[in-house]
Amino acid sequence: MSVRLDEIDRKILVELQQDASQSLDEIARKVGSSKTPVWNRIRKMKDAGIIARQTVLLDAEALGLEACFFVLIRTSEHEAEWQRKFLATLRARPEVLEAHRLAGDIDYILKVRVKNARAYDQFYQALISEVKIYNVTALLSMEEIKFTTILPV
Amino acid sequence: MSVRLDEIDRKILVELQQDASQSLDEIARKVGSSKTPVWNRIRKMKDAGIIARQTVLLDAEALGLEACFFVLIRTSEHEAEWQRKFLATLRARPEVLEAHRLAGDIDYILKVRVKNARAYDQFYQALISEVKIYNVTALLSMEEIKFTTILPV
DNA sequence: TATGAAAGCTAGTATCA
DNA sequence: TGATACTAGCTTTCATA
Repeated sequence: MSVRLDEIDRKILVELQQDASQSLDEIARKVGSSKTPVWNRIRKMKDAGIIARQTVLLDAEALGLEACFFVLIRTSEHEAEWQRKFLATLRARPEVLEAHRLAGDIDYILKVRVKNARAYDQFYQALISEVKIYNVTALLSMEEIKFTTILPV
Repeated sequence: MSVRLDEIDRKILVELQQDASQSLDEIARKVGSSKTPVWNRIRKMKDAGIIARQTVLLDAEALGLEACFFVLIRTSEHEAEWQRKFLATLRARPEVLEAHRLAGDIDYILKVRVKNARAYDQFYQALISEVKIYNVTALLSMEEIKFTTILPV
């Protein structure tokens, strides 16, 4: 599954990450190649799963999703059944944009985007009513200093 | 700047977020409209800044970026000049995917993606050598349970 | 507003060097 | 392999209802 990428592959990925609406000819010109090889490289990287999805990024503020919380979770439960239910809950909730299982004394971190603090509280109440959680700390974002989906390739 | 979205606009945003490579005809069919009105709605939402960017999402693991850290930062410095330098550093560092200024006793949270723990340490050393930081806690992700850029519209 | 037609581009493929 | 040429289908625009 691990495809070795050369300089041109990397340049293509940079361009696509920055603006996926560019035409093949445009990308080819920028990376110093021509259409067909660029097209073949992109296809190869899609097949290899390196390019996962093509999407649009929306402005959360413009959509009225003005509150962003990072939620630190400690749990006393570590059985498989509890975990299955917890994960299913997170995956089902559209306001949960990210969830990670952590090493260390904090077990999980979530990134949650909602309209306002009240909407967060509703999410929180729903979560703790569905699964038993030992300790929750919510960190409220005052300002998004940086957000990028561009990975350094 | 706030554009009111109707049901069709929302459906279009759902489709575009799920797969931006779909043709206009396909989206039009799914949302129960036709090509030109869908195109006009998309253009309006781009102009309004609701649709911010069109991009591809890459698979970090496939690219060898196997370590993800959430970094909790406390600082004793709160002057404008310190903050300016801190933000400039974060923005310049491609391994910093997200940075938020927080309310509460933790001042900042970062999401950092790197190849491995050593690469994180290099980032950490570079960061603390550039700006004075009072306290840093790094949370290591063991498993990405959920990651989505799809906002609930 | 939506529709349909029309113009100009682009993706994807085939062929050649 | 990479460049060139082709075409089907797409985006974008515009006239019309």
